[in-house]
Amino acid sequence: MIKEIIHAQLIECLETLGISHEKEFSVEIPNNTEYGDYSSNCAMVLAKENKTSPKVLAEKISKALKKNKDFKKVEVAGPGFINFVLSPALYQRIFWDIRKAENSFGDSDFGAEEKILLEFVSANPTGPLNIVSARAAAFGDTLYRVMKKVGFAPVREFYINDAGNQVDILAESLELRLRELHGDNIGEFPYEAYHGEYVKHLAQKLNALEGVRVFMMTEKDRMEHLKDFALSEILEMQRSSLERFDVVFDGWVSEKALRAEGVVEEVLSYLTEADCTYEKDDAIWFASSKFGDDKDRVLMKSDGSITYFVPDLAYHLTKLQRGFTTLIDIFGPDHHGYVPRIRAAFQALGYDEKMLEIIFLQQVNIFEGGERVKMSKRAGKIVTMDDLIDVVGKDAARYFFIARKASAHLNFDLELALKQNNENPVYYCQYAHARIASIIKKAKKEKIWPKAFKKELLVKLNKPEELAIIQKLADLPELLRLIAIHREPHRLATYMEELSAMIHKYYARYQIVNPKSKELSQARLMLLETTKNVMAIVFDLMGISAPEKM
RNA sequence: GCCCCUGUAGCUCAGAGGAUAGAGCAGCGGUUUCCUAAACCGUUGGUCGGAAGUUCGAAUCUUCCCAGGGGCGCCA
Repeated sequence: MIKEIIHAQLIECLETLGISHEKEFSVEIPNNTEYGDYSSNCAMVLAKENKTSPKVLAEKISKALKKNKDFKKVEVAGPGFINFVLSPALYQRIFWDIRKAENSFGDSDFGAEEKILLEFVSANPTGPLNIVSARAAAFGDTLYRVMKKVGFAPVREFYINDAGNQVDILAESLELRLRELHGDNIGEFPYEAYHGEYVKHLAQKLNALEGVRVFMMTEKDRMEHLKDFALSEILEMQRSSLERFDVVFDGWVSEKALRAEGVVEEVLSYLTEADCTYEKDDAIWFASSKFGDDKDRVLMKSDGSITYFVPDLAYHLTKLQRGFTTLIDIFGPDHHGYVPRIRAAFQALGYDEKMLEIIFLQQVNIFEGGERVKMSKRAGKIVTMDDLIDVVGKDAARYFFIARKASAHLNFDLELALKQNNENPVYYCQYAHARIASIIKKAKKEKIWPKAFKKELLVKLNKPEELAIIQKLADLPELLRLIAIHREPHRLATYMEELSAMIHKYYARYQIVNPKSKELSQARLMLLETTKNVMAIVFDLMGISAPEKM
């Protein structure tokens, strides 16, 4: 919000001086405080089009701006930067606005209610959610929350692959475990089957419910029955893991249901009409290589069944039909080879492929005692999302996943996470919040907490640390917009760490609650109360709790 | 072989064209009659993987090379 103010002032100044400003210039917070609170490169950017040197132009602009009372100092430096030091009065005014906004601080109509579909997690319903899904859940949900805050109309969906042959294998695995319970010798458990303990638990549960009745059905009915049972149990398991993570989906879309609606045939006929399918080796192929894919892809296998691709494409088309103008898929790294074919299909069917955006979350490696744990769902060797929450807790887990940008590989040492829980940055940030809560409690006890804070107290907020905190707070609305546009929730974590550091330093340096100078105390309390509120807003976006006490 | 991601301090990572590259942790030395020491202060530590190019200016953009991880099924 401050950058916009300065930018607007600069434009006004350029207009009055009759300086041309075709090219875009920026207003930034310099990384070195010696260069002021804010800095603009406008003179360097505009020098060429005004046929003058950056320095001369900068001098001209800064001279005109010096009259402005919002700026305590305007200076030309280096190759032609214009550096600004803002007046405390401007900071105080801005602070009052932030304060008045309360929980709506950072809200905007920037997104213009654009309908955005966020698809994430979409794990196979064949086992508990793993750590990659946990990362996707944290990332997708936080992105959703930020988008919503800045005025988009996002929707969260989970696509359930409940119709493929993985599910058949799951049912077969369950049957084997059931027979085992009944004392059958099943021999060696097949390599392809699901080895996880959860399959045994499912077998026990089903056995307790239905006993031998399961085996009185025909083979075909039994497999359907086992499939339905396993699916609903596992989906429930996944849903409850996500709930523990505070991730709720607006929609769960079933592949099976889509197929039943006949969308598969529809998609096949669309592609055929677009003249980009052909038959070879008894299979039907999509000529995706015509649209930039490495090779053509099978749509219908020689046994008459269809591949994963067809219903998935159909699902994407339903998103468009439902009026979403941006489709964001958040995928694991193993899906990147899949992208060209779905983009190819968009092209083939005449849709704008720019509407489809795919974010890849890179893999999560689990280390235990310095050694990497190889994970495989089929072999039953996985570290689940629930394990992670059990060990490090929801807050730390979510923070850890959000704090890294999507494209970064993530190494997670379980032992270290356990050992270091006091040193984890999430505690640093939460502690800053708890400390403010503690100060407020003390102020109330000392009876210096007023019924309402008076605006006149603002002038007492003039210490460099205080103005810097206000500047940080004022940064948030722009940051949220950037996070939404660039899909970068990790910047929330950086922001939190910076703000928390400022609070800890401020806390250590100044006495806040001092009955001897009540007004000064109240001014500082006012600053801290608002900061606490802003921290709570950001914690909420991250899905992390804002503790009053630690 | 082709494709994707990564390479910044001892470790984990920020830094999306700006000035002297930052944080946390680890290391070293300090701080508590006072609002929580899960903190603060000071300090050590960097050829931003390498090379060339683009420009007033590059960790950031382009190309090539090197190294690590992952993906390349009529699986999903």
